[in-house]
Amino acid sequence: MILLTRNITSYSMDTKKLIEMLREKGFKVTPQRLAIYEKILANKEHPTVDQIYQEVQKKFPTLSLTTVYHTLHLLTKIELLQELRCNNGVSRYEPDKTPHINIICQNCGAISDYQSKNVENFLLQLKKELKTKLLGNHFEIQTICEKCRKQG
Amino acid sequence: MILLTRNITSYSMDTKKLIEMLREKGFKVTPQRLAIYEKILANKEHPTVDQIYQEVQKKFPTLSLTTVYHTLHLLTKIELLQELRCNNGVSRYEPDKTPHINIICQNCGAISDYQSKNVENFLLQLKKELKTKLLGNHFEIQTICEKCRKQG
DNA sequence: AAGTTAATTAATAATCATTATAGTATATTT
DNA sequence: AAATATACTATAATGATTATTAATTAACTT
Repeated sequence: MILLTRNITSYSMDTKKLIEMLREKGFKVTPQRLAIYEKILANKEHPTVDQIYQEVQKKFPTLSLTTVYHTLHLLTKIELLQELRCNNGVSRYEPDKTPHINIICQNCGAISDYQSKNVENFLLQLKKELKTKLLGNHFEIQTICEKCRKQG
Repeated sequence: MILLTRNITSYSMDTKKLIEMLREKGFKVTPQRLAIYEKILANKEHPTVDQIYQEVQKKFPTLSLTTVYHTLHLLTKIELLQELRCNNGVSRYEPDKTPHINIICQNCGAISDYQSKNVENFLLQLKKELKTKLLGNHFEIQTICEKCRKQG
């Protein structure tokens, strides 16, 4: 597997950012890492680990699930991703975005985003109020989605 | 085990509420259920399932873990509790309370509560804005706590 | 107070997301 | 282009949670 690490001009802004951050911290830039990150950026549905695995496997048939887990932890560690723990102990991932709320169904695990000026202001205000540094640009709130509510 | 179900005057407000809700939905009022709920109300540390099991077992030595899981799911279903999925896929539980934020350390799983007038107003406002019915009176936000941050 | 129904217990096994291990491959440095 | 440190892969292990029994116990109804 050949990666032209010295010429990153063909990559997207986000991927370039990842490459720089990996280099900066002494981690290696591998095609698996880039592909996993790109897939999460492209997928707006807050994919699960397994979904990411399935999708990236199409491009790299030998990809192992362990690598996906390892990469997701690494990217979370360097704060490019946040892990969302939903129902059934299944993790989902999302990249940093504009301030929003993740409304998480406790039954099926579906996540819907909600944005508003109020949310944005509140998050900014909160970051000022709190001494503790927060991760990401979102907070989470629980619901039972319409679909699940109908089914009882 | 004798429970004077017709005289609930000696119970706390919260326990009375539980008893009423169980009756209303046709579930039986058992001392285990009351004890588990009371323990969660008394423990402000958002206990894990195993911690609840350990503590309530002191009062009911024959208590089984299965009962604890079953009861917690039941109380969550009737919306007296919310399940918090933290790190390592371990569930913690908390009762409905005044509006607050659970600031959850993604490393060690520790949860610290945060309350303010802003939080309260925002949550009220949010419930008006959203069509979806929310569970509980809190939302969750991620951090790495001071202790973990120091340890790297 | 007896009958009915549901809950609890116990012991075990199954599930399934996640983590650990160890050998092989590859990115990066020189 | 070789050296070396890290990453990747495959497999096995872990561990919280669920499921399955079946027997016992206890709550609730009339």
